Amino acid sequence: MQQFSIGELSLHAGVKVPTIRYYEQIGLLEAPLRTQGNQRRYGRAQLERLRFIAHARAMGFAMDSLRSLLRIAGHRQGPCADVDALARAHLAEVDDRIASLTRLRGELVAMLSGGRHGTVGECRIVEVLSDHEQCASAH
Amino acid sequence: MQQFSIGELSLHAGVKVPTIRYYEQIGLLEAPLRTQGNQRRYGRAQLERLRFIAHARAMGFAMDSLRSLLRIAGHRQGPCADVDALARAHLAEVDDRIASLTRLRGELVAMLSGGRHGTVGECRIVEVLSDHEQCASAH
DNA sequence: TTAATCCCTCTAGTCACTGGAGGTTCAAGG
DNA sequence: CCTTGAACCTCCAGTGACTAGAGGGATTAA
Repeated sequence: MQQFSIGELSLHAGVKVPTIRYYEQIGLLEAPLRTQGNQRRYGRAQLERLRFIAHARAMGFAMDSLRSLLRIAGHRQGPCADVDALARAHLAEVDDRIASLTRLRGELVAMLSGGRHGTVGECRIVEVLSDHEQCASAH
Repeated sequence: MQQFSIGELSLHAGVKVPTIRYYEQIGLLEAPLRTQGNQRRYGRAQLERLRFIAHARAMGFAMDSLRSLLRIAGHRQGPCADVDALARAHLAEVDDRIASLTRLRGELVAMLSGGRHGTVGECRIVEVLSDHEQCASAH
């Protein structure tokens, strides 16, 4: 069973060492085993969890969403009603994000293909991102 | 030509009043006109810009990405090479996000439909979000 | 014109990190 | 074994992006 020092974990997960300690401090990551000399040693599972956190954060999920996603992910054994509701809420959030991003994507593509040389149509990136009506969830 | 007080702007854009002042302070929003009594008055264009900012932030774009998106959006008159490159970079970022979110969506759907009562398959939400290989851009 | 509401600036607090000081532990080479 | 340099430890202070509050002035509806 593989063991990682905090530096190795940092490398493998792409998360800075102080950030790992911070996550431990706020309870996002469980406190790992320690060596005789008080240094942290992590296993595979904790690496996965940290990657999960890093990736979710990079995608813009709030810390709260993250905690509940982790809760969902923890319930691999058949969701209770509680977890089910969480999953539903996240599905809605995810759908909104995908819709927004897809529209933005369309605009970027149009910009790149359409307006390349001199003459241009309207760039609607601003409208795409500023039109709040098209955004199902409040924020 | 319509004028908004900072409070009205806040309502229409869904951004808190102190946040608007903060955005002005850091130069994301240009300083608006003032009344005789020194109160801020905004126009349509600034409302659009603020909505843009709010929406982009809600979707998890970093402040830096945001500034450059604004730069792109500003160049509605035929992109120079510079802006073109920015747009390309954002397209890549947007594509990555869409891909990640789509996979996460699939997992959430599978959880909700598949594992509802008792017997369950594996929940792979963690794997979906923790698999860094499938993420084209570094973060 | 006066009262309620909104706005002003300034300062301080929060959250999620990020970095540094000062000291300890680990592991590879001699 | 023993050393030595990189990596680790704790603690504390700083940053970015807000957020809230105090103390006081402006606007507007009655």
